[in-house]
Amino acid sequence: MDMSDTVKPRTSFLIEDILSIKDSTRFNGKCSSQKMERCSSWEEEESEKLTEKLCAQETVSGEHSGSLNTSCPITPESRSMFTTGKQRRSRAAFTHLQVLELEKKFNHQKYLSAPERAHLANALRLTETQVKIWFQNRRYKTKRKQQTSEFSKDVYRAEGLREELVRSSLITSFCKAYQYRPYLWDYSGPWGPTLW
DNA sequence: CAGGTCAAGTAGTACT
DNA sequence: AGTACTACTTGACCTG
Repeated sequence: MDMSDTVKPRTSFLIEDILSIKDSTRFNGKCSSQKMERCSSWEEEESEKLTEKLCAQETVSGEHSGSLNTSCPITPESRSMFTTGKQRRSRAAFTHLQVLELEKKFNHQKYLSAPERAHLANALRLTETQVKIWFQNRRYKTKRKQQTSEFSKDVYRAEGLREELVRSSLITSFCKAYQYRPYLWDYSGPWGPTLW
């Protein structure tokens, strides 16, 4: 049993999200309502401190000086969201590297044990929950993709069969109707005789 | 702006 | 009781 979710302070999803802003322009610095409920005041403080630190670092280094205003999550709106508790749902975008490593792992194995998950989460600076959810979604996505491809194959087969039936019945009736009027056939088409 | 993508939310189930 | 799972939904964001 993995008790990490309940034992570990749940700051990490915020911190990881904030940490990923350097690579992600999609991050909006917001936190889901359910997750926010679990945030203690200490966690809010810590995440806010960290966010401010990161923003300060970026300002000093000038690394993102051009885009700082847009990429820094500390906006009046987001700041109020850290404090009011009425947050809009977040959609954390993982970095390319994180996704790459997750995909690599997923290709190797579809299910992770708790230690493996913890190790991967640690390596990718994600929470175990994020890794778990990613694998859940990935498995479901794979399954759905497989189902739709099988379905389309079936449809294709059915279509082919139906077309075959339609064509044969059409040809039969057509031949019956036009067996004495061959001039209605057009032999110039690439697939043989067609009716025009 | 509609539609797609995807992380996260929810409900139900199985297992220990 | 608590956890992880699947199946599906939601909501933010991206793209043509």
